[in-house]
Amino acid sequence: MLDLKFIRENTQKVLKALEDRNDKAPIEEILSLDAKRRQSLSSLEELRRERKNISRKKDEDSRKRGRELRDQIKTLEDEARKNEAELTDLLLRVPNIPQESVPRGKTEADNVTVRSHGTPAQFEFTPLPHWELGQKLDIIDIEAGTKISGSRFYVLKGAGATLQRALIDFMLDTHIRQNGYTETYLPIMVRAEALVGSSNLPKFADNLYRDAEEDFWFIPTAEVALTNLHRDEILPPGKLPLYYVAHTPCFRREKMSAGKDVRGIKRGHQFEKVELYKFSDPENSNQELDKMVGNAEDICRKLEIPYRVKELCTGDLGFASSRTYDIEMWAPGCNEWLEVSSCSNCGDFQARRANIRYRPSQGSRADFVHTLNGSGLALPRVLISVIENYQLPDGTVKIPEVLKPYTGTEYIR
RNA sequence: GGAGGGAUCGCAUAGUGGUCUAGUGCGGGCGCCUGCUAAGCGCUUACGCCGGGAAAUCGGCGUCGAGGGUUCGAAUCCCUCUCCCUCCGCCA
Repeated sequence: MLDLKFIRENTQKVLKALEDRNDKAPIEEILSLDAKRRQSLSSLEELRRERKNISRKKDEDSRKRGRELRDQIKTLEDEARKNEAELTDLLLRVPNIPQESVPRGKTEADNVTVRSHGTPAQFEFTPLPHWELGQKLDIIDIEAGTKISGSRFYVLKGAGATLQRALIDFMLDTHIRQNGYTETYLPIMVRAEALVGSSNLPKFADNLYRDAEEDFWFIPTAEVALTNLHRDEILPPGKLPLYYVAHTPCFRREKMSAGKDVRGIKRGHQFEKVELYKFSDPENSNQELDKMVGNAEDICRKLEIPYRVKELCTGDLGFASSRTYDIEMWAPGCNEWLEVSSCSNCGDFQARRANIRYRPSQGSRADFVHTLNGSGLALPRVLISVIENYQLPDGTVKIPEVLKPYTGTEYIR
């Protein structure tokens, strides 16, 4: 959420940001509601002040005036409440402002590749896509998933399931032991409130699953739960930065991407992800973002799979982000770069929604923290990339060196 | 699922319709005193919004778990919700 005062005082900047993002938001309406709100607030305060003074007196005239005041105040309060609710709702639908340095652009075609590592291997045979490999090796069963739950579900069996578990453990261990993140186990069903904090609600409700009876929502990413870990807190001096990592299932309705990526298991309604999350002070958040991208890249390097890092242009930036880097891993079977991580600096956008602040020094004024999130990395796409890159001419798959301690085997055959 | 109890300032507690402009203790901060430490003494102690000011800051309003209601007036009475605790039932 943007600061209302900021919108008021920097209207042109906000409008330009929206244009750069190729997005819309009712800024005019917000400003007029805000003006109305402030006006009624000052008359309301005046009336309340009079009531306060009068309430000590017990004569009949004061009682009479008191009754008048009560009715006026009530009317104004009702009106103010309505305005406030409407204003908040509109405000929650305004996206974050991209940082100055973010490349301007309309679509993902305008994203900028900032670096790449490794080159796609030349195969002496035609590498198979994962859905064929998976079926031959009996480790990915898409039909079974469909039978159980419908389209966009799949079953991992035997070495496939083991490989996914090995990847998760390997990634967690790397981030915990080498990169300094604190491991967390999180609720994956959350309240609507938590999703407002992370910016998924109110705007993106149609991407989420929920249990209507209990009003629990299923998280689309661990970012939701992690954002709310310090909600409504003021972190004492010296606490920042905080690094957290979590492995959770993620649930997405994928309504908006119907018909996209229908082959294979690249895009499902349920998938596993290892998520990195940071709370930082505003001065260091961009540096922390660079480090986080580096931490995600560590995984690609250790798996010895070619990847590239892209900076997203303004038009492709997520709603809450001020700056984002995507990491794409090569998948020779489907012959494409798979997005396995998206690392974002959300600035104070989520912190304002979730009311997360820190005190820079003893006795100083509390200020909003910056929040950062990034996949480190997302399954099953890493699994796809592993089996497609490590496939051999005879259709077997070699296990990457770093995963051997986790799988206990060297080949999938 | 049932029955009961609770939520007040960083922590602990007082507060059953106006004197609450929320008291007290502890902790924290500043100062004084003091060979050092401890003790003692004095002052201080949250957050948000609106308005004034270049600013330090000043004025107002709101906030006693949250939201409604009753009343001239609510921490206090009523309703709804959330969370915590105790007991019973069920359960991995």
